[in-house]
Amino acid sequence: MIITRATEYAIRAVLFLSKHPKGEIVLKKDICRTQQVTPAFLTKILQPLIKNGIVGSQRGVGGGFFLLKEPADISLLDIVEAEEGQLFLNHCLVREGTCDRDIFCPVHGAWKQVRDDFVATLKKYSFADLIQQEEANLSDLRSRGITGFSECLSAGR
Amino acid sequence: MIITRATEYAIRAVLFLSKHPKGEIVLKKDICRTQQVTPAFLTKILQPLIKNGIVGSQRGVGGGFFLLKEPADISLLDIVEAEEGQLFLNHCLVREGTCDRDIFCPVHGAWKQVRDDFVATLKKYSFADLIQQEEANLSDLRSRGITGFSECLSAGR
DNA sequence: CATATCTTGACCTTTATTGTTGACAAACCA
DNA sequence: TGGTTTGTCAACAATAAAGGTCAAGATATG
Repeated sequence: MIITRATEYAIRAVLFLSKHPKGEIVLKKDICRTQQVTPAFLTKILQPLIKNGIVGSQRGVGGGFFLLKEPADISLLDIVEAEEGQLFLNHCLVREGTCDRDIFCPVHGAWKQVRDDFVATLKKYSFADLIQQEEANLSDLRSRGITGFSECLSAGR
Repeated sequence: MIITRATEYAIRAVLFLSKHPKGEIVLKKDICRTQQVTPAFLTKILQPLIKNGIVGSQRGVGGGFFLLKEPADISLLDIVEAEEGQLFLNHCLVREGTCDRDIFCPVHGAWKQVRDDFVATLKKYSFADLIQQEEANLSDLRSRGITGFSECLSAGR
């Protein structure tokens, strides 16, 4: 049980977009270079985020992608659910009546609780929090004289 | 992201074993019939539980499977980890140094937290709890006159 | 020794993941 | 207008993981 690469790349992409001023259009190329994703795959990955109103897109010269929400209003859960659909953890919870053991099985209730806790935890992490954490990480690294990852953080043009 | 059928069947099997007196040997056939798993697959699924010292086995006539621990001392986490290995949720956490973004990436820390919370939640559910919950479910169903699932609950010989 | 039962490893099928490709649509610019 | 830049979309392909099956072997009982 693991989150997919697609979800992980999507999180990276949104984190990158979050670090740009609101409404600023970011070129796909720049997302790819800094976040280590191929353009074709990133294209595919961004579509669910666009469908879910998290990311906007603009075609043509000067086109690209941008956030439609404030980083504080986007949670890890939003990205995970956009990419992977609603979380269930166990098959029995996918749809009422999927499992004929439902009426007596004590494990169903447990999974329901586990899932609800998990969802609540994911919802707690906003991209505003993540940006702040990244800044803290970087300031710590700089104070220890560690460098060499700047190409992962900005377009560098 | 979902738990596998193997894990789900393993949980069912342990729940079934938990309802038998300690040390009583249960025939594979009986687990299969009541828990709706094929014998070949159940065989495969039980192996990790045996390797992890949760279930014991006995060959020959009168052989079968039995619990090596008290239901109160077995948690959902024990079964999940026996079947699926340690939980990581994200590739970056599998091994220190797997991901070269580790040093600054703020998402790693978030996943670590999410995983720890998830693990803690799973650990809270023991099979003693689950049995108790099942009894509550059954007593509720009986009081409402609902029957017809007894073949799922015991060997019926 | 015959029978019942678990063990092990190899194998197979289906489904999901992780991409790639190519035709297309829209925006911009000269 | 027409070319260039960019995103969109559906189909395809390779690989990995899930979900099983099977047959030969080991062990216990009577």
